[in-house]
Amino acid sequence: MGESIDSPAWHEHLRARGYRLTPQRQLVLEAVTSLGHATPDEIAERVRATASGVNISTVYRTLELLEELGLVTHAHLGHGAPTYHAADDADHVHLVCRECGGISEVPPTVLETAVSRMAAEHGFTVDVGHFAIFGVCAGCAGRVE
Amino acid sequence: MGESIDSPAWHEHLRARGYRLTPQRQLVLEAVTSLGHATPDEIAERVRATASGVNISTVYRTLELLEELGLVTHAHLGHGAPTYHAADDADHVHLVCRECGGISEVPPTVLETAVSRMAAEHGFTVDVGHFAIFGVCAGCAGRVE
DNA sequence: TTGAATGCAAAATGTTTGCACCCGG
DNA sequence: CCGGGTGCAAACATTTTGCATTCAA
Repeated sequence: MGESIDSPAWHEHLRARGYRLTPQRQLVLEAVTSLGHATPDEIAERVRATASGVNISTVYRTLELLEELGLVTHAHLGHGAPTYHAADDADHVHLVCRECGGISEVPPTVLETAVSRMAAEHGFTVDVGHFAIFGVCAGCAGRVE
Repeated sequence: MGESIDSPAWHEHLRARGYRLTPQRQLVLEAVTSLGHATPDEIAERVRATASGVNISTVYRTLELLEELGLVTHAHLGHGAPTYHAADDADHVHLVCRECGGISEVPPTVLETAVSRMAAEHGFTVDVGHFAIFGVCAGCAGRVE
């Protein structure tokens, strides 16, 4: 997890920009960090386990802020809501199975060639962590064959 | 475009499954084919240019049906609504720029290596056409630098 | 004729916003 | 204290669903 959650590093970062440190913001960041990739709704639920009054709109606003601060990022894994995770998580690629909906993570190295080629051939800088790849996972492929 | 839109091929396909051929279904398919990748809303708007009464829920139901029949497919291009295109369109990869929101299409060949490796290393069969790649396009990268 | 398909309205999701009150600094 | 932050409710955007009516076969 790198820096521990109670590290004051981002507290200063917050204040430096004129923002305030609130319990809600700490709880949302903790929730994102401990849940891995989670939707705003799941994050809100987790936060409410500690502070039952926290509103969903506060969660949305806080996620936006934490993302602006570079503490969390989100990825689109398909149909539903986006999922958030701590920015200091190792970059990874999401494989989403269209059959079972399962999500697995693989290291970005499988895409090195594609990333270089898109840069060279199309001038496009790929954000590997932000994208999901759809297809059929090993388990479901076996079941269908 | 392959088979022309008025080809009876899919008409039989429809009836073979107990479905009916309606003006709405023909118009939705025409709209999807001529618009390229379009959202349900854009498709509805196009359809209404010919038949003003068509309801958005009919468009959703029809897209689901046409997808089940293998005539159209959809892709998730990020934040917003999914986009639909004719299934007989050549497979392509969508590059979505996080700065300007622009969408460009590149041939799936740039991903060959990644596709093979994911099959070999993870048993995962990639659906190249269904996935969008996020990043920064050449134009926006130049502007930022 | 007959049930599949449509239109309409309401519900279900997911996200954003206006505003009065609250509280961190 | 003061202005940013929160909770609440309402607005929004998108998609789904129940139901009476319509129409393709």
